[in-house]
Amino acid sequence: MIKAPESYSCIDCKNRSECFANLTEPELKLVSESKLNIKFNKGEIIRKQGSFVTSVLFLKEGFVKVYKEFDHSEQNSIINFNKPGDLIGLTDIFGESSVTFSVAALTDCQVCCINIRLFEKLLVENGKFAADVIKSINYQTSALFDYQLQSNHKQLHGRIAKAFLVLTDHVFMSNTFGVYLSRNDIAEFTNMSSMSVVRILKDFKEDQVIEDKNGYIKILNRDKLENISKLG
Amino acid sequence: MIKAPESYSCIDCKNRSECFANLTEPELKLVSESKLNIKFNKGEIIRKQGSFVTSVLFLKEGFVKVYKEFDHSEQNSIINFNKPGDLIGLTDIFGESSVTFSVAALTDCQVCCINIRLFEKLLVENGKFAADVIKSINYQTSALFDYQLQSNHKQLHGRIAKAFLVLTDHVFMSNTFGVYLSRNDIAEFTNMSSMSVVRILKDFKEDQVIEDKNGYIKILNRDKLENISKLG
DNA sequence: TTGAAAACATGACGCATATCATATTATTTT
DNA sequence: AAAATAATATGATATGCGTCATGTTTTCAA
Repeated sequence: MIKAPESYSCIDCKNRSECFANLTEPELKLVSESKLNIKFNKGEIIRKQGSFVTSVLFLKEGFVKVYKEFDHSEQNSIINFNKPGDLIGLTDIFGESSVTFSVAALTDCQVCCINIRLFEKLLVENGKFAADVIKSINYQTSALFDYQLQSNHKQLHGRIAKAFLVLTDHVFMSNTFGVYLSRNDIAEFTNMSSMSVVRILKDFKEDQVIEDKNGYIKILNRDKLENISKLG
Repeated sequence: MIKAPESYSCIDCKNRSECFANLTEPELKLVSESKLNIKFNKGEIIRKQGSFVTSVLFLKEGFVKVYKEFDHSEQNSIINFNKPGDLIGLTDIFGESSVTFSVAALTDCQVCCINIRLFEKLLVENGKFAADVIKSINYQTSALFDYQLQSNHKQLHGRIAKAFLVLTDHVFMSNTFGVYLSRNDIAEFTNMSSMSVVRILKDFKEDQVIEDKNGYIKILNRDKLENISKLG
């Protein structure tokens, strides 16, 4: 974890979040001046559950997993995977002082840390910005909530099928997963044991639903996957 | 479902949501003029999943359950129980045109329906109001998300114990549940079968953890309940 | 008040899924 | 390159929990 050499201005950042569309130039400048641009290596923990909330994260480059740890359990729950352009930590705004989840880098990452107090100040001063943030929060959380609830009503094959559809459609935007996901990652995203993941992936490979080359999964038969997901 | 005879002004509503604290008097007047005050009877559906979003609901009197229905499943999932003073439907703001969950009255209810377009307009124009709404959304959703995720890591006794703690602490604010909850309601809130609920409630009664008089549950031993909840 | 329907209760059974034990294969470290 | 560690794989076993069947009680309508 080192500070990136060149710290671009937010004003000409090409892949900045659409949440910032309604910030004025002076406001964007404030964001730009306050932000820290940090590089994380694959595997590093970007944010640890329980630590103080100091910033909202903008993921400029790379992929991360957002997960929750539990007191009386070894296994974590992965809540979401994020991709370049995503804002992380909006749900901690105006909230408790300690972070409610952990974030870890799945690949090398570039992260912009935006001071959360500045963020909150801008929300109060600029209603349009606030509206965009509300929109973003609502969109994200309702999708994630849906995913979790639907998961409860499916058995294992359906759960993994659903998870893979979410990953292709909303994270990797491609039939091929651009990032190596361990069996354990998949287990924590679907709330099952990693042994079960192994078994189901074997079934999926035998049925030509997916291909798995060194952990890089590719969806071969989307229709079948959707069917498995629906039928539970 | 009939329109309530006397429609009080929001300006002197005693138990209005703290979200409205930063609205100006003219803004509050707009809300007041646009709102519909409706009375629902116990058991009636207040809002149906899939219908058009037209309003944010303010629960003035009574208790409701908020739940999600699924295509390929008989059983619903209850997401939350709401009490007087709660705003319902904030997560639909700036979202899809159709409602993502259903709401049903557990008791007779008084509900204020606030036009959602007005609500959105006020958010854009008044950043302080928007900030309060963000705070409220984040507080609610993070609590509900936590509950669901923790639920996944517990087995049945722990799940019901946790559910009862949430109900006492955040819904009924009392050791005694002020509302009749059916076995099926409890099942849908804890994502288990109603037969399992029956069995576990029997255990809890035998162990003097709860008392159950005609469906009105009272917590007798909170420490024990917390322990069961923790240990899963 | 009576009949019908809904909610509650309880035991027997079966299945899905976690756990355990043990290989085998990859990956990292020295 | 060798050793050590971690990730993946796979069969056997155990069990938690849902489903089914059946009975009882409560609620509600006529």
